[in-house]
Amino acid sequence: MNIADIAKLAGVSPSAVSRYLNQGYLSQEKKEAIRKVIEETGYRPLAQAQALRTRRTKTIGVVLPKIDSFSVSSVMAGIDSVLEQRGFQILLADTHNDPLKELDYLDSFDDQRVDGVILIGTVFTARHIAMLKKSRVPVVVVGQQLPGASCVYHDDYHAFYDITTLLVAKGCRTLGFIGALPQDKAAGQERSRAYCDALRDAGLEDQAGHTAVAGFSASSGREKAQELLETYGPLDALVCATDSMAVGALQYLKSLGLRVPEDIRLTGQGGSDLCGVTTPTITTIRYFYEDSGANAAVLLLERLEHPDAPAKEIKLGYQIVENESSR
Amino acid sequence: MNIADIAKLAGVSPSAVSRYLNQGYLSQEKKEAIRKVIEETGYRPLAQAQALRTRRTKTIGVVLPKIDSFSVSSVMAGIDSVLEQRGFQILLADTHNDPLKELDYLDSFDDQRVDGVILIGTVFTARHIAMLKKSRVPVVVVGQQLPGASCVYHDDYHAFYDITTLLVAKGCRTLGFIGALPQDKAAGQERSRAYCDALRDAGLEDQAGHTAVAGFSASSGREKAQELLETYGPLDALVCATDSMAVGALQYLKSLGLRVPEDIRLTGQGGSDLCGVTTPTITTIRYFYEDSGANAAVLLLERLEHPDAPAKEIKLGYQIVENESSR
DNA sequence: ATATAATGTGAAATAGATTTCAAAAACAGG
DNA sequence: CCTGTTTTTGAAATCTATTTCACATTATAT
Repeated sequence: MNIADIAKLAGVSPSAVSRYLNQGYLSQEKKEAIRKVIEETGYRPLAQAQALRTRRTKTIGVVLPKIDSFSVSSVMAGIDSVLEQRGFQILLADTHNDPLKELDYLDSFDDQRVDGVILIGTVFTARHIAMLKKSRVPVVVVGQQLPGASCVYHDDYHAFYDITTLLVAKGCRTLGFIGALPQDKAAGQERSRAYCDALRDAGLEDQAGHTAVAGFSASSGREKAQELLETYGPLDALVCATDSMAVGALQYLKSLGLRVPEDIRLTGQGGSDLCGVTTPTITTIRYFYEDSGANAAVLLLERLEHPDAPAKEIKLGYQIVENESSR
Repeated sequence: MNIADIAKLAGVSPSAVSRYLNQGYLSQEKKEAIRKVIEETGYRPLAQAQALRTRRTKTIGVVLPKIDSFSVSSVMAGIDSVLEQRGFQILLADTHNDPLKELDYLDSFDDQRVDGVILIGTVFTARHIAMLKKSRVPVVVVGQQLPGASCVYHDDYHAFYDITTLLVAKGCRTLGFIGALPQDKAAGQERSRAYCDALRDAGLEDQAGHTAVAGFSASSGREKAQELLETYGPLDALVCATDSMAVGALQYLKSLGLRVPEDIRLTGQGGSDLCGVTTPTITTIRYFYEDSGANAAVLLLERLEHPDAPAKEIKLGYQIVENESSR
């Protein structure tokens, strides 16, 4: 069942059917005749043929590090809610945390497979920047600020500046920080820098060195908490770069018999369910992942409509959810 | 840059280039000439044109209820790991828990947009069955057994039979069950039926009525736990159909001042991180979501190769992770 | 050396839409 | 009724690959 068959059945030319499908010039009678035939046959134009001809696929590629993660899948949900409503499909590219595959996928999307790309980024190398520069397909980055590129990200710096300041205001004087890899600008550098700046501004610069770098798992949070306590002695507070790290740290602290928050305070980031079910519940910085995905999708669609508009950055806020671990 | 350009540059015909790309007959010299030109130009054939001609898209559609959920995103990760390795792409269709949209997506995938579909199903109506019957594209269902269809699912019945029996063996005599909607055959019917059967077989059939139906959230688990306790009085154990329900129930039990497991035992299902971070940790039935996704992908690829092979069902096992809440 | 089989090659048809272009039809104004 | 617009219409070109077919070249067997 193709457009020619429909045309024959409706007694018109294929062009007329095409115009019907794309709201072109057409008399009422023919419109009606075509409508009827399409309804009866359940005809739907073949997406590939349309894409071949028009060079538009109505499909967006999403490159992400790992779909089975709270933050990433939330961003995805936000992206989807916008795109679905605008009739776009999503082609998924999961790199399984391999930044090299990120490049591969970006490259493979750069032909006309998709109309645009959303990149949920982690690490940006020089090759990433080069790739984004030369890309003919518009790209929007989520989760990282990338000057010159369209991007949507959270205000990591102020989030961690605030939470550190909050702990100091509660009377914490000896602090520790469990951070992420510095290659990750948002989760690694910014959060760590904010922590140090906040301490400096509070006159506690001597604490700035009490930092460790963990992976994004609870177990590595646990290890690094141990490392910090064993290296620097008892601490008043532990700022963690993510909720899962904080959960791991909490388990370690409890295993030592330390009371949280009485003996040591603790904070995470993300706003995941985990923080609400531990004992004590963990104070966290809530990020609006779904919003960030939705914003990225809107930004990308805007770029598709106005390809020459300048790149736009959207910085999203955060919300400190004060739970028991910092009271 | 199309196949004709490449052909011209390499001094051959487009057919030769096509054969090069599809390992057809070709002399070594021409192969080499073409290889070189492709390398220099970075040419990659246009996917839409290939798909139009061959009627194969190398793309699989995945229809799912909600991407930002632990189980669903884990299944996705499993699907992806297999498909990626076999050079297939994933087109995502998130129904946001609307079974009607499920039908829409299945329908829209039934043209030649994708080579096959994986459906992470919840509720199956008569229209679903009809749709699957008439579908020209192979479909594999994940998470639900559907006689006659290819599917991959967990052994919900035995999982819940076992865990109920385990609680009885520990001495529990008055039990309660928080289940899911019966429209969901796997999570609703099977688990509930297994719970009742296990009680009957243990000679405790009078307990079988102590059940409530909750949504998949912690808050509804909390409500239903309250409902059960207020209706049936003190209980020895609470079997929950999912981890999140169990978390909600636990919060309620603790708010009453009940000790878990001393005063009342509690179990969940899923094997999510949540179970390991609560106090006490929650005994759960671990499912192998990633495996189920991977199995579904393999099954689907098999069907693509042997379209006439009979439908195949894969029933996956489970693992009871005994944590503190049932000791 | 000849018949036969195997291998290599390009021209042309094909997949299913959209879009351009020129012509036909309808309409208005004189 | 004729001329000039405006509105409709379909034939044909186009998008980019694959595949068939017929032919040309080798290689192998007799």
